[in-house]
Amino acid sequence: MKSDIPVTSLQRLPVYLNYLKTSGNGEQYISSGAIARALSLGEVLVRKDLAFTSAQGRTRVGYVREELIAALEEYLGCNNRKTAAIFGAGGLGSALLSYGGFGNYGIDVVAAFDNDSAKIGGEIGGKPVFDINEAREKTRELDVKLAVICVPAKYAKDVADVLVDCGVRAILNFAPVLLKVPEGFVVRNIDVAANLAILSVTQ
Amino acid sequence: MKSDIPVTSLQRLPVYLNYLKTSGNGEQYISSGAIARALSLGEVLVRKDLAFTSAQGRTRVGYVREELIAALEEYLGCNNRKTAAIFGAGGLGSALLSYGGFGNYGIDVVAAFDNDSAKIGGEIGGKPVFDINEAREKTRELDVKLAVICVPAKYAKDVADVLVDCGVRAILNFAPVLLKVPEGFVVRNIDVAANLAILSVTQ
DNA sequence: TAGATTGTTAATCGATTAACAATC
DNA sequence: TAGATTGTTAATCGATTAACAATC
Repeated sequence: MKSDIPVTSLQRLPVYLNYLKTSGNGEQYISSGAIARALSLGEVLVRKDLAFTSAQGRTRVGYVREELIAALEEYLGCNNRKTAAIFGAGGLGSALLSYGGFGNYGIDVVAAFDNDSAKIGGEIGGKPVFDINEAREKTRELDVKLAVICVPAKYAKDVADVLVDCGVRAILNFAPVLLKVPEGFVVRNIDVAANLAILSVTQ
Repeated sequence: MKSDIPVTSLQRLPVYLNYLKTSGNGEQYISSGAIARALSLGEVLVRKDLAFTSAQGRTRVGYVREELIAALEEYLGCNNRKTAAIFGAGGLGSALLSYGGFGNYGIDVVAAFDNDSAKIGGEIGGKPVFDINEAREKTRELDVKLAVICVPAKYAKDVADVLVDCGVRAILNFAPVLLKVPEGFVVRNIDVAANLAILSVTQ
């Protein structure tokens, strides 16, 4: 079911959700056309995307805003809580430990892992920093389902191996390195510098 | 010329570059097939992508590694220095101010802007933090061509307006907000929480 | 020469857009 | 009813893959 959705569509769902949550002023309904105009997309595309969720539009009026928000949240799993951990408690890792935005998607960032003894045992953003060598034990204990890799490039592969060993199957990787993981594991890469470079080529 | 490249291809170029720079062990040549296998891509796709750069393969042997790296760097503009500024000197902004990876793409992060008087006038990662109200003057002075928005969602629109006013035409936006900018401006969005949510839906 | 590789042209596949029937 | 909107089916567009000639 959820595997049938194109990645491109899936990537737009959070955009719709953000838009719906930050607009509307008490309007009860919203049409695909209105969403499309606001986000500069085609309106058929919007309807097709929304059709992957349980949302049902009403002819003549559009979608009930609240229902649509609920359908998107349900589809994106915002209601079933999931636990995430940050690997690498440097600048980026620390920032993510203090970032409040994950909660909207039902994600609880519960801990960080690092190899720096100055950081291990401490807290950042109110979250404990554990020794990376304890990853196996702690991720199991905390039921960590998602990992964010924020270590320098040269350590990223090792961390990925640890994650595979821990059975943490979903990995968001900020290191500019291609990670090889077994079947059943998923990696998404965010290379901030490359994104900025692409931008400067485009412009 | 550069506008002819599909975004999908453009996005893969930094991946090729990273791979080439971190592999090879003194090998002089590399074939599209070898790159394709390493990155799990089709080999024709790799050749097509590389053809957008000035790289020229040699039949029987592949590409000269050094030439290919140079062609990618040239295409991605790694050799002409560009100046970037960070807007929002919070956790994420501070992390980016200290991050060394931009240099690979010819990007110099030279300053941050914020509205917090406790931060203004100080330095983070050796880079000065200026008052956002001085953005117009300072971006001109420093010849800032790229901006990274790291402020909380509610301020992102205002910052984008400032950037438009400053004529900073390329914007990387970490706030989960859709920014409207005039023709000729480019925005790329990175919503970290949404990326993590997508990952958890996929898996 | 035979074989490996590039680069290009044609075919396929998937995503987006257009057309349109259904509905309230 | 007329008009606005959804949801679906068909057409288009663009990106990826397959086929293959050229080459060293």
